Amino acid sequence: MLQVSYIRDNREQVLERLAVKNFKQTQLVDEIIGLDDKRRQTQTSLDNVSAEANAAAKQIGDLMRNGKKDEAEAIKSKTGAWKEEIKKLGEQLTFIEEELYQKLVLLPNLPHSSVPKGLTPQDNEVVLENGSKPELPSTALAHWELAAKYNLIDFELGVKITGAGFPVYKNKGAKLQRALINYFIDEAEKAGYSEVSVPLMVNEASGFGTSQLPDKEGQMYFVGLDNLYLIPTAEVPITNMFRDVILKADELPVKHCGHTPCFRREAGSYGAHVRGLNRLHQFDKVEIVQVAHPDKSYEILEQMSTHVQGLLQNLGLPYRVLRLCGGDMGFGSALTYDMETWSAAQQRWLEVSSVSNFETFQSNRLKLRFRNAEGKTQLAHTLNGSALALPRIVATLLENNQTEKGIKIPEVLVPYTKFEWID
RNA sequence: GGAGAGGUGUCUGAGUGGUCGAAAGAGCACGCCUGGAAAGUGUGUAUACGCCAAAAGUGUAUCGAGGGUUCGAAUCCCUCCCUCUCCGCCA
Repeated sequence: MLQVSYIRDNREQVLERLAVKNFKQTQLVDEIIGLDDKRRQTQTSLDNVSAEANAAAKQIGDLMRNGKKDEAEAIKSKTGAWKEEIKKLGEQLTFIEEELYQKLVLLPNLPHSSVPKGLTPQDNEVVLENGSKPELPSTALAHWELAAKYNLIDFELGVKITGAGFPVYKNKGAKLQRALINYFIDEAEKAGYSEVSVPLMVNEASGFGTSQLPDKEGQMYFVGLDNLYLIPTAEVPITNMFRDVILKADELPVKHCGHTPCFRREAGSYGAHVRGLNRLHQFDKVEIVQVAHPDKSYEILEQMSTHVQGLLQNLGLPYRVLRLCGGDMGFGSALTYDMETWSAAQQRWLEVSSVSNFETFQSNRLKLRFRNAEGKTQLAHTLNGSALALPRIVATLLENNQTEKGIKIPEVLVPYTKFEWID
């Protein structure tokens, strides 16, 4: 959520930035400024009447104590009008604030100046490409075929137990999952992220804090009996640890990592592109999260990107880094890098990580602040990234590393899997 | 799930209708003291919004949340949420 004061002071710039995100309802900006004017006027009136009423109440108290009952009664008779006025203005203020808020949450975050204009994934900017794409023989299999051949993943069994998009990992497939999770966590800890293990369900306030709500309500599983949402990413519980928190400046940056399953309804996704592990309703992911000083957040974003790239390099996966264009970015992000690995059997790029700087968009909702050099509270910046999401990594590993002998496990993983081949 | 107790500032904790944004203590910050530290001692120490060009200042709101009674609510009433204790159930 953008800060009204910022919108008010930077109207032109806000409009210009929203255009980069292809945001059409630009009239909202002026509506918000207008409502904020009304809000301030109303509050000033309300404050003034309240001040009068408070003063009178104090006076009545004094008079009563001194036995001047008649004078007290005289003042009392005047309070009725104030009370009415206070009630009326209070209701007005609440109404205006609600209206303002309803419009404010419709505005996406402003994209960073480096964000390319564009509408679709085709307009994303390829920042770099790294690693060589393996040349596979024409007999090469897609990961869902390999998963069946080596008895690693049972998609049908998942359908029986739960439904499509909830696979059962078996044998070395299950062990590979655990190996990747442990490897990713260990690497994150080496990079200074302290591990947390967090709830997989969150309340409404948390969903709102990281801006899944109200924006993406339909994308989350909802446990109606208890009013809880299954997390779509560990970003939600981890970032919400800092809701309503005021940090000391020297506590920044705060760095956390955590592994969780992630649950996504993925309503409206069908077809060949969702086959196998390409798109699931439940998957595992290691997330890295930072709360940063605003002056440092872009430097930190690069560090996070470098960290994710290091993982991909160590796993020997060809990858590229995209700077998402305005139209493809998330609602709350100011700048997002997507990392994609090259799936050699499918001959396409698969998104395995998304690293974003939210600037103050989340912290404004979370009321996540720090005390700056002047001793004043200031909104912190929040960042997060996948490091990494498992299924597409598994898909790429299986496909790219297939040989006649079997599937070769990358060296860095062997201490975790305790086997070198899937055969 | 049943019964009971309770939610006050960074923390502990006082406050049952006005002098309460809130005692006291702890913590923290700065100063004095000290060779240095501890002890001692002094001062300060919530957040948000508004007014003001801004600082200073000042107004308003906030004692779990929302509503009500009252000239006046942390304090009384109602609803909701949460926590704790006991019983039941249970990985």
